[in-house]
Amino acid sequence: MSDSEDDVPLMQRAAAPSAKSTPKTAPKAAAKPAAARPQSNGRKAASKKPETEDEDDVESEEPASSSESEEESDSDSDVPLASRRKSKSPSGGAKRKRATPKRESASAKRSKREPGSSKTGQVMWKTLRHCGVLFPPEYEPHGVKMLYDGRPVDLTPDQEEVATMFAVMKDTDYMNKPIFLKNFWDGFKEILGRNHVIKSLDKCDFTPIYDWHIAQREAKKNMSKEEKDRLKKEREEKEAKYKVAYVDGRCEPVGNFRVEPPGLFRGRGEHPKMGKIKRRVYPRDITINIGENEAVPEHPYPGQTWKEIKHDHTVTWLAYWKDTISSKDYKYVFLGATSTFKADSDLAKYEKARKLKEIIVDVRRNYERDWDSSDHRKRQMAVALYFIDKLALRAGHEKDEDEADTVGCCTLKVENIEIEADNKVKFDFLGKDSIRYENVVEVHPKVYKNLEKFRRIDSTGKKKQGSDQLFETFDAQDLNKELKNIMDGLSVKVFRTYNASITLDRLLAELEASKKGKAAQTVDEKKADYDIANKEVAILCNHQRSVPKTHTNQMEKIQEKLQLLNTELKELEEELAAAQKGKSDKKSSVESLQSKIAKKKQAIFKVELQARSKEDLKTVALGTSKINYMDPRITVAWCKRNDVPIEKIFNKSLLGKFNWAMDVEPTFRF
DNA sequence: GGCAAGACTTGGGGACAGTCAG
DNA sequence: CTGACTGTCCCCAAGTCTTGCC
Repeated sequence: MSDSEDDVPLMQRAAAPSAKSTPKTAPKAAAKPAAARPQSNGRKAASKKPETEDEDDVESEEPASSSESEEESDSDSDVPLASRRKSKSPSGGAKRKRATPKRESASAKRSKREPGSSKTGQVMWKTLRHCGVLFPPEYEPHGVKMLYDGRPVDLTPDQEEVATMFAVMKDTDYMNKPIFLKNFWDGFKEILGRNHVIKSLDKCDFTPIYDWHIAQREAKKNMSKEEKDRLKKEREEKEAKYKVAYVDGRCEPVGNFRVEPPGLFRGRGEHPKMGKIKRRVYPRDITINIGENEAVPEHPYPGQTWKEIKHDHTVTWLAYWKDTISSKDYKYVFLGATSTFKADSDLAKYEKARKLKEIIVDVRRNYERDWDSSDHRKRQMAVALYFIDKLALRAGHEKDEDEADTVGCCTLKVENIEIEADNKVKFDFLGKDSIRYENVVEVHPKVYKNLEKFRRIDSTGKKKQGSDQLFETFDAQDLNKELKNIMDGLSVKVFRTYNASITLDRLLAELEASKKGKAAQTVDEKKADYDIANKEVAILCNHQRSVPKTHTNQMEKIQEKLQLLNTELKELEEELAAAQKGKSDKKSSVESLQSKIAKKKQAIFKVELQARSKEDLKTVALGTSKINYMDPRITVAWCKRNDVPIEKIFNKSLLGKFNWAMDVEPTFRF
């Protein structure tokens, strides 16, 4: 376990069994990948409204026109995307023709709802009945006073509530983020009102509230079992009716029926809005979707009415409200993962990926051909699609100034890739959730050539900066539009699904083949094989997790245990040797010693395996690909072929979610 | 025809509950 | 029996992608 590998990016560890952690997100302030921190790239700077002083509470103005134009500097063909923003005329012309309207086909087979395409305006349900949403309890003031300048301060319940939100975050990393502190202070200041004694955050001391919070938590922990059980039962009774909805008469689970409680916004990465106050959501904020003939759900706020009652049969949500942090975001209440809606669309997703498999050879041939195109845009798109296909990158849509600065394939910046020797290219950027993607890949020489150029100059021959777009001639939407021409319903993310699933399928098959004729494996060994394949997929998709806080500790413990076991083994062996020298009436003790030794060895083997896998997986998250990317039918079929109980691989909720896949034939291949 | 609203999937982390070893 | 560890579920943020509308 040398530490030397600690910097090896996840991607490159696929083959190296004992590789070590990789810095997962950009390390806090320190060593950010040079790539990651752009400054103004000019790209969209223009079109964002200047962060109004957080329009206090209620709407007041819709997001309305967030589209100021300006920019528009002249020359708009060949304009770098920055200015294309507005006028999208594809510079290179290249009239693409419209995707074939799939409307027809969709509504044609209406009777058996086409899975997952609620979007085409088709009917998703005939009757819909549910009890709405569950509101969090109202705030109960605790009366504990924070200090200002060393002196206790009286706060109104509203103020105290906000102070408490902040106080309880004391030992999080957010306390070290200036943006968080500033945003919080702006919100707190406003709630305090103009003439409050509290004038600055610096002199605030929230410790009394924090201590109170800790004490509360402690008290809760120390409640008697009976008390806990009683509370739990009460809670469950209150929640029961929200947990299900009736769709066309069928009882279906509701996913997130709870309204989000107020709190401080915790964005990921360097989110410009972190620390803002997420205000309480009331019935007047919430739109309910329900059948025409059903009772309107009740709520605990007598003076209020729901914002709106809708009967929209073309969507699957039960309720939604506008996010209080970002006015262009919505929060939805959907059915749970085991519902028919979700199962149908899950199946549709994988079937689409399998359709891609049918034509992938052509797709590849086409983009490979386009690497030589005289059309600059075409060439760029072909390279981008190559990355998406080969590396399973996300599309990468445009982002606003008021979101964390992360990228995907189409939004890669020049500084996110480096050209190395031997056709190698190094990627280094922050992707979704500000998770760092670091990978060195050998690419096709033609791609390499193209990249050298894309990094240096744009389509008009103008020199590029590090913060400029690598692909300045198109965006994710443009690319998706092209994909529609290739295959009905094809989009960038289908490639990710396809690649994950096909990889799992291939690896499992290879492992099976390699074990043919060898000694039979135990179920645990087979499961270990599965995990190896799973891990490979997770690495492909860059599904990382942070090293568990207790990891080092745990590893040390395991090592200690291992040492102990080894010592014991040695002792046993010595005893055995002694016994064997002794007289024959010690026969029984010899046998018992031998069996003890065998057991001990087994125990050691098991612990070693555990240690290895723990170390190996400390930065890899297997769950995400299992839940979202790998066709469950591959897994089910593999289990059937290999006599592995499916419960070994899928936990209870996965079993429920993938119920639709359980009947698959053992011979199923993706 | 293009943008943004709207709807749905994907994502990591943390709380909590269940389990296991000592 | 208890405290540490592990596996699950929930939370809600952050993506993707399509349609609806101007």
